[in-house]
Amino acid sequence: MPRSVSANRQVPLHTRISEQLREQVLLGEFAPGDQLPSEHQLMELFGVSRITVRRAIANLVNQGLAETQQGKGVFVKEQRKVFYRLSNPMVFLEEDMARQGVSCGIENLVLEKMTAPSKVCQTLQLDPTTADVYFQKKLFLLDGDPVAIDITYTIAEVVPLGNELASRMTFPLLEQWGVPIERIETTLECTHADPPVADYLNIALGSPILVYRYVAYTLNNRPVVCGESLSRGDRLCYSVVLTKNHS
Amino acid sequence: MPRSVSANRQVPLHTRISEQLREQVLLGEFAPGDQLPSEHQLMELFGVSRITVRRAIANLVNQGLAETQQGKGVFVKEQRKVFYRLSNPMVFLEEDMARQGVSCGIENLVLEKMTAPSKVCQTLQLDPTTADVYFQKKLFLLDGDPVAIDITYTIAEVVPLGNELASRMTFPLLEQWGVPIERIETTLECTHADPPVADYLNIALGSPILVYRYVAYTLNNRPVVCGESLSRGDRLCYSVVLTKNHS
DNA sequence: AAGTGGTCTAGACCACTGA
DNA sequence: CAGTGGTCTAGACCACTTC
Repeated sequence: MPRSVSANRQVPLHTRISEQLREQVLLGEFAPGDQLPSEHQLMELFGVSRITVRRAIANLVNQGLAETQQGKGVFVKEQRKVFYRLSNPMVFLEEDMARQGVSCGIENLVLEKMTAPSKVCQTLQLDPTTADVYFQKKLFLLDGDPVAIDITYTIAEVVPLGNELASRMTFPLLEQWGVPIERIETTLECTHADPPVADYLNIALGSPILVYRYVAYTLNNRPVVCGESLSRGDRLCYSVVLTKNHS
Repeated sequence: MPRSVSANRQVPLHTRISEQLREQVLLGEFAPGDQLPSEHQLMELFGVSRITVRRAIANLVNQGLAETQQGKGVFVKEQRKVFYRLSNPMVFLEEDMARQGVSCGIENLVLEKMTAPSKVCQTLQLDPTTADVYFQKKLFLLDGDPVAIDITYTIAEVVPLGNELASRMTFPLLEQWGVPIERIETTLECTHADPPVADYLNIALGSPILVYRYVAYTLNNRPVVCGESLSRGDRLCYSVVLTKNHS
């Protein structure tokens, strides 16, 4: 017998079904990691066609509540968010993550000295003809999964040993090299995974992505590093402490 | 004749089609606001069924590149993001928005004095039996559209005139009332619109949402306000300046 | 009335998983 | 092998917009 998804004829069937499943998930009838009924079972349960069931499941996936695995089934998604603390100076990241019960790592993808692209020249206030920067692309791993891709441009002049950038975090290295970071201008926004990002982070096209952009300044308002971090919206979030700015 | 979506048999048809359309959008062949070919036209153009075309369009919508309007068509989405500057003290918001070319407003939804819910008691370090707070729910409008919903709990003790909260921004009011905000602890994360939020912000279920949570402290580390802002990921982003923390 | 997107059906075939 | 989800088809009806 079809279950009671009859109320409110104005709301589409697939929505009524996904809403009912959503309720059950939120009430704990299905725990994180649990398998939901199969498409076939849901078809019988609600007395609807497969396409409608699939649409309902798509709604849940779209709301970040479920994920599908071909050949296996649909599962309630587990919440595994970790806070990335934005501060200056940067805290020692590994410790911060360990405190949250996850291991972290960096996988270097690209590290090369190059002449700065024009956009980078602008933000770093460089002379386009002579400006060299280190360009680095790296993955940030949590418990082995890639959760963020980071792209950084560092003015070559302040980097004594380029290779060290490959294995260490950028900001602590700069401090160590006698380049104190006085100010970091940052922005945070929400976008969607495009094909390369989806590929790197091993997620579906269009998955929500948190974008963190930054320009870091040393003494005398001189910019030395800029870049951006694209992270999985379902795995990372940011925390900031705003202290009183006596101006 | 079908167009060349033949390459790479491993990639689903709907993805090849949406990727091709995506390319055209990014190359500017379709400008923001332009109407894309109708489903019927795309069916003929690519020689595929309607369901596949619809799936391709859904991919674009899911990537934030297009939006559909029933009875009208599919249109390339316009980028209309505005920065919300996080600072302490809060800058005068209207001016900040005007500088970005948008008008802003507040629509008060709920404002009432109540005993604090237990979670709020915890974050505001209140005595659960006697603690009164002002609970406020308001919409933040940009160019007339609701783009964020804000929920705030303010310790009643520091509020001389509750009604003023309805029409003014909370933080400047507190300063004016002699409650200086020394520190604000914030977090930013990405989620999806659930039914009430989707309804308030007039967006589809599951649309990306930026969540900004905060606890504000006055002198002596005493928390006085906490709350959260849920904003449309496609309309708002945040900017923060991190100054050197000499600890 | 004609054209648009939104919902829903029944049914076919494929790819992946695990016993 | 049976069961799962992934892709794709053809076709029907509806709701909304524009003329």
